[in-house]
Amino acid sequence: MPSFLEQASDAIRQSGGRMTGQRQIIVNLLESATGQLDVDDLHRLARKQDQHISLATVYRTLNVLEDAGLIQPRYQSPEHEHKYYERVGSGQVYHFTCRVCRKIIPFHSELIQELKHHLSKQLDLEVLNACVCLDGLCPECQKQQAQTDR
Amino acid sequence: MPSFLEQASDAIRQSGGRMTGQRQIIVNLLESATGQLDVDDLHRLARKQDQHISLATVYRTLNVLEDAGLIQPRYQSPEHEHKYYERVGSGQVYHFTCRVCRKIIPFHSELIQELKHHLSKQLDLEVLNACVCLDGLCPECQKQQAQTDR
DNA sequence: CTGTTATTGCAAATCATTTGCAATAAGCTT
DNA sequence: AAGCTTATTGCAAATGATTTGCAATAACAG
Repeated sequence: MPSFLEQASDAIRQSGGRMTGQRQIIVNLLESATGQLDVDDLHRLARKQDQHISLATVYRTLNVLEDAGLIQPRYQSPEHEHKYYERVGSGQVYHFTCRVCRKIIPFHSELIQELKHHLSKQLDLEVLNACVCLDGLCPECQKQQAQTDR
Repeated sequence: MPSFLEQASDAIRQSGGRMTGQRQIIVNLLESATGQLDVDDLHRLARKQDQHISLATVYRTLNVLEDAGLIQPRYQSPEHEHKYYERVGSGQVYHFTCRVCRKIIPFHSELIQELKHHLSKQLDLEVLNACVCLDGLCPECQKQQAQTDR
């Protein structure tokens, strides 16, 4: 399978764009990202490889990749304070955020597929995307909460 | 049961605040809202009752109500371009947005409850809130799309 | 009715994101 | 490898949404 960098290069060239050094840096950061990177994270990390890369370029690159369908913005909390970017198609993974410690716990469930099918049948909708964000208390913070209540 | 206005008055007084004329207008708009009202909708509608109510006051009132746990911000699309406000606890209704005509179709499903239970059991998470936003094509726009493809 | 102080409207400030422009560099053509 | 075209860059300024400082106003406790 092609690397994410190759995928991105192809997609960008396809639409008459160019793969630049700055874009490579950002694409590679997105590929190797284990966690969630927001715009400022990406800018900060990219600067370590290219002192002079500008925030505007990070924004523009993210928009190019999003238009190409390679990445998607996601939001952490249900109030969606914080937007970060991740590769699409990296498996349908959804996220649970702990209200207290802000930890993000990924999960996936066939129930979401099922929900899509239900809606297709019942309401005749063609569901192209599902955004499911849960929040609440992680196991650790539940324990801590129980202590405080005493 | 107390009206939403009474609920709001009590909650605001509880924290040493005051129920003003402007706040009453906004609270009533939120109570009677059938659809989704965003900040500008609320400002526009509120002006019909009070010519001089300012946008800043609408923002401040929404923040007060949100802090009191009476309303919650919601987002229409998975990209969450548009934020609107609705009362909490007004039944768990989720929304599907058509990518083409932007129409919003509300739905609800037991599958989401089921998902919460699954996660409680499997990952020991206490799920306090679920944000589920779907998007895709509504029946009408599916037909239109089919025509264009020919 | 009076006094205290939370709230208001306004304008200016802030924050995230986008954009205009001149300089640079990607990558096709030779 | 060199030249040419034009997409991309960095910067600074613009934009759009939301917040805030301040003096004037109005809630509501006494």
